[in-house]
Amino acid sequence: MPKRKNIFCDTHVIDREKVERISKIMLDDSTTLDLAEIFRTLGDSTRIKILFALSKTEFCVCDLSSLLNISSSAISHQLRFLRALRLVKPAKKGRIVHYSLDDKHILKLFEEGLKHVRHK
Amino acid sequence: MPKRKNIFCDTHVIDREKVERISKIMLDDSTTLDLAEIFRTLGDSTRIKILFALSKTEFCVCDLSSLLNISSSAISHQLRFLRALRLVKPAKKGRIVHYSLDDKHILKLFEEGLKHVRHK
DNA sequence: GCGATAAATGAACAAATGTTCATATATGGG
DNA sequence: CCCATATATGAACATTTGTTCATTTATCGC
Repeated sequence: MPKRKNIFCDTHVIDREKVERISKIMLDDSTTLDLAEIFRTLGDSTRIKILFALSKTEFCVCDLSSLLNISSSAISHQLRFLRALRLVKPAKKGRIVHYSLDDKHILKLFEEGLKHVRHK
Repeated sequence: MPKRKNIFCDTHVIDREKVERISKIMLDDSTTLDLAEIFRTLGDSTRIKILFALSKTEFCVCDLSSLLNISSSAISHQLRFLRALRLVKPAKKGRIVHYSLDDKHILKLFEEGLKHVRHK
């Protein structure tokens, strides 16, 4: 018997009118990617904990490492990540770098997420 | 010269009082994991587009496949994922399965995310 | 029942992601 | 100046994640 790929649905449409209507109001790729990026950033336990801690008060790498029980190297890498997205900002004081939230707006997302988690 | 690991910060604390204070109000692991899971779910372009489309009207796999230009198999896998998290629900009508949002609350998160993306 | 097709799924594969380890850089104290 | 140490970083590695492909299941029309 001949092997056949499941290509029907990829070329067929059930409700063409609907597909075309929604197609016109779909999120554009750029917005979608930006959205995915910000959500993906919050989709990691370590980063969530870092952001939560920084929402309370500023922290240096060392103390975050101690607070979260994660190597300072790992913390540093994640902070680099968060810095690139301008979610946190560093303030150097001697050898110690104090990190704080750069974008308070992220907390709104956080709160909504918490509501969601607690509500289900 | 002897190789030495960077273990200082992992055992040392700069501001012990602060670490202990925040430690008491830290998110617990379970909540953190739940949060990470929901954000990670939204951290994928395909799933974002599926959820956005379903926020407008219900869709079958076939039409989603056509709308997003993604194989029906990929759509099906993602829907399975979203179903497991109770974000979407299926309604079978003959051979066709119509999916719709199961958790409207997720839209709040969505909106906050959009605000964030557009505001920066 | 049989053939067509919408949807689901397991397995293989590919790509992205996060951690660890070793090392480098920078700064303050002696 | 050294030396200790707070932070940063590159590379290797392991894990997770998402897609594709082949196949299966379920349902409709004949």
